[in-house]
Amino acid sequence: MQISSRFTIAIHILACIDTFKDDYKVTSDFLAGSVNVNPVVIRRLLQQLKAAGIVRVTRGSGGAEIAKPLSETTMLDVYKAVDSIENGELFHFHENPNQECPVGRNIHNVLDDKLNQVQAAMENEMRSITIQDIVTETKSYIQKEL
Amino acid sequence: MQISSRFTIAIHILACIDTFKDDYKVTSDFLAGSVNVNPVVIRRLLQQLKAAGIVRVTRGSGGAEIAKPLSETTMLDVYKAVDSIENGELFHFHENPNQECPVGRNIHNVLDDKLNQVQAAMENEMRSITIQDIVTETKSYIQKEL
DNA sequence: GCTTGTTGTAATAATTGACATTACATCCAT
DNA sequence: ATGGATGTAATGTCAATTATTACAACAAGC
Repeated sequence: MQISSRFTIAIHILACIDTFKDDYKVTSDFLAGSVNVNPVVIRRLLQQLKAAGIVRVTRGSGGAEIAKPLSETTMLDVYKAVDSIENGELFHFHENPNQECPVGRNIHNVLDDKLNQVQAAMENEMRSITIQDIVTETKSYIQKEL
Repeated sequence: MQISSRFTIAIHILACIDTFKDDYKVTSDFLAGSVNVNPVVIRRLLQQLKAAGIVRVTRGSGGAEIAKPLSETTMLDVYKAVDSIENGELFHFHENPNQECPVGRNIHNVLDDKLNQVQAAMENEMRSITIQDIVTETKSYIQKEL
């Protein structure tokens, strides 16, 4: 199955907060309008991003803001913050291989190494891309529209 | 969410077929016993592996065999063969960003590049590991048990 | 201090995909 | 032809995603 859209939504949210911070109060309703999902979905994501120290959210009066430079937040940080996969394991290993079978009782050990290796390659790539990269590029696309 | 266990099961199946080819008739029931799932699950996977030219399956009299050297089959080949993710897209992009919003109508373009880049890193790693690597290592684990 | 607008979060439901299982037609070798 | 397999449709269960309603907690302005 695919990696939850929480991930792309979270990045979308961060791009919005940064882009509109000077012109609007960026509330969960505002963000929900841009992403096109229910505001509650946004609030839950903001909570997760807050727990990771990526954003600040003000209760009562409302609004979200970036907590630290987006150049210091990588795709991997966001990916982990919003729990894009379960238990941090990208691959779902079948649960009960037969321990009576020589292959069944050894395949897990062998495969785990390889799967971790693949997962690491993916996470390293994510670590190399910052949210600032994405926001900067998005703003340049917006400029080109004018 | 995680990548379907079809992927690890398929690799387990291939390891079994190769390991037991000389001593048993490797049927879907036999494989189901080692993996510990329903034989129908195995048969479906075998169909997908067959369609990818990785195994041969004999109807009627029964049994599965490897169709080409496992050193020529990579983890990526198996991954694609059994449809581990949907539409070949690892990431699920939220469907309807608001086109009225400057960020909403541009985020897709920007992000797609980055997501493809991450997915490519992962697939390249998978391409570098053959099923033969895995089977060889498994057999050496089995040897050590004796 | 009360009102207003917002966040935080629980509860519930709809939808979807994964996986399990039954059933049976089709097929091959003996 | 028969016995043991495969091929595949149909059905059911379960878990995760996402949507949505509801409301308490809260901050700021009047």
